[in-house]
Amino acid sequence: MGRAPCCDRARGLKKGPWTPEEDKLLVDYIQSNGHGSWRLLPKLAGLNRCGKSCRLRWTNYLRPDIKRGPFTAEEQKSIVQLHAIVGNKWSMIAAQLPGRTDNEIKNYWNTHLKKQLRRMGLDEPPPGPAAGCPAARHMAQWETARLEAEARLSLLAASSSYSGATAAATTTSVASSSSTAAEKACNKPADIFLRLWSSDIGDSFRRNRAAAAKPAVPAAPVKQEPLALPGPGDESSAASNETELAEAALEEYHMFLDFAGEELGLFHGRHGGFSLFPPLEVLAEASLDTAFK
DNA sequence: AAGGTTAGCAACCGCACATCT
DNA sequence: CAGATGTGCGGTTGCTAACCT
Repeated sequence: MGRAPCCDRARGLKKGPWTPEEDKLLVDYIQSNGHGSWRLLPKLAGLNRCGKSCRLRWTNYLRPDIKRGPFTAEEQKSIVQLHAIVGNKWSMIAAQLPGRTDNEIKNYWNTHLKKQLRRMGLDEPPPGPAAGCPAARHMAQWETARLEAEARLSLLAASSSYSGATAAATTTSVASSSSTAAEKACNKPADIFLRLWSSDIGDSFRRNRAAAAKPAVPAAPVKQEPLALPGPGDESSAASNETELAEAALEEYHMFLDFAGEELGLFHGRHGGFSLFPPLEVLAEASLDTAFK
């Protein structure tokens, strides 16, 4: 279906850098009227720009909640970690970094972090046969698997401490419907995983995993069944399911730890202090105690 | 001092998806 | 249901300042 380009050159709309006067017009208009339809906004605000340009200027530069200044070490770490999980989903990454825009993060990645990682031998291999180092992807896979494991523990902890829990019945609805339990779990050491699991990052991971499960390739070394917590209509079987689930999860988690121990040990050694996640020993102690009393 | 190169970033472009009619 | 329209997103471009020769 064809459609006229938003920024039609023939209409003589202005392009390029914004002037302070244009900024003021845009800010004043949005602050008093909201942006409404971006297409109509330029005309209403007295700007000779296309709506798309206005939206971009507002969301990336003029929005009052935008955080300016250099990225902190914490933000850098988060970007690297999140990028390892979701890839170039800049908007998802930005959603985890309050005050930062996707464009800003994208630029920062392309101009700073990419180079840093390349220097560390952690970036995607350069074009060419058998070139480069697989460590980064390998690490991302394991960090991702670990993220899921911790999220499962957090969810189990939350559901078992929430009497009459009405947690989600499927993995895809965990995020929205287990918020009460999630809130209760937020004082627990592993709550960061629950928050991540409940965010777009978790969604993205679940989708990727579902996609990866489709090919006829044999299953991954560590079996990762979808997490199925009891739903609202399953109360009769909820108790037994919960026990089975806890046992299965514990067993699986031990398998995971056994299998992953060496790999993760290598990663931690290689990238010393690089991980967003607490060390496994700490998690195993804190989360297992809470979840499987 | 001048010209060339590089780095950083704002802005644009085009595609994909969501929503509306 | 199909087409039109609006919006968001990721990739890319182009400008500018800093740095180098």
